[in-house]
Amino acid sequence: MDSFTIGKLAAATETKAETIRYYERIGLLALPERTEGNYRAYLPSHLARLRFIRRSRALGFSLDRVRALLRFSDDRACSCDEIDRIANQHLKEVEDKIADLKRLQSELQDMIGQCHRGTIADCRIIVTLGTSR
Amino acid sequence: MDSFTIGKLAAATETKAETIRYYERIGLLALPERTEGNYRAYLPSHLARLRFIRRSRALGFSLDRVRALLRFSDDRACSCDEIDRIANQHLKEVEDKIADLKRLQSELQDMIGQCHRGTIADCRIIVTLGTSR
DNA sequence: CATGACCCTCTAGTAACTACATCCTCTACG
DNA sequence: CGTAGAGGATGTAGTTACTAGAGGGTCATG
Repeated sequence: MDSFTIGKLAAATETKAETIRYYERIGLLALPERTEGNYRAYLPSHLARLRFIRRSRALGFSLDRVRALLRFSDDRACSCDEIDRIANQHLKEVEDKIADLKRLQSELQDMIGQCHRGTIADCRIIVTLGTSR
Repeated sequence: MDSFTIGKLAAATETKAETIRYYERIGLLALPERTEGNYRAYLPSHLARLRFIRRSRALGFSLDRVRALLRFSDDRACSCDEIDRIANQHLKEVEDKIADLKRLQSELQDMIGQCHRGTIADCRIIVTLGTSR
């Protein structure tokens, strides 16, 4: 057998065993065969699949998106437009998030810059937070 | 009475009534008096508190942090060092997150840039996602 | 044969809400 | 005055992507 336990798969992909079982439960990772002792017996195909999932997650794709990517990636003759679309949409969301956070950053910097380390009574941070908009 | 219903408070702060009840449940917003008909009767002090909470949330502070900010902000004689510390820590986290997302952004751009709109079989995005690291 | 490392299942917890379902209260109109 | 509809009350469950723990079974090693 070239099959391996969940612990080996976990180590090979830097994923916790519980997470792997979770992926299986939600139908993201195929059910592996079981040994006589009821241990999951994974094959190289599972490893490849899990790598794909983890790499996608590391790039910030949601599990739903990963599911879509996997669905398309299995259809090897089909054009990769859809894959490209999903990736670009994700990229756009990442860029929007960056813009959001930058706005936040400058608001925080402004707020903090006004604090002169006095007492709470005249702390500009508190005042700013209490002000609407 | 200058008290108002949850609906008015919700409208004044652009918060859903359910969210306000949630804040009450977790002890972030003081329990208001009740009318004869068991409706919550809010006072201006509740409005000020909720504004503070919402503004802090809009700036990305976690509810736990908001709780801490509120605790310090009530102690008006105390120095605002702690407030400053919390705000700076949050700012740092925001900046770290921005850096993370920028790394993600460029990885996604690289990946997408390699796609030449062929079939899945030779789609670079799929290949990249399947590669560890 | 016993110990410890590993595996199994199932349940519940995390953050910060949001959405129901079901019931109650209040206001306004005819 | 009766009723319709808006709005409020409570309680439970769902969301995302795991993670932790309880209570047990299996396997390899000395």
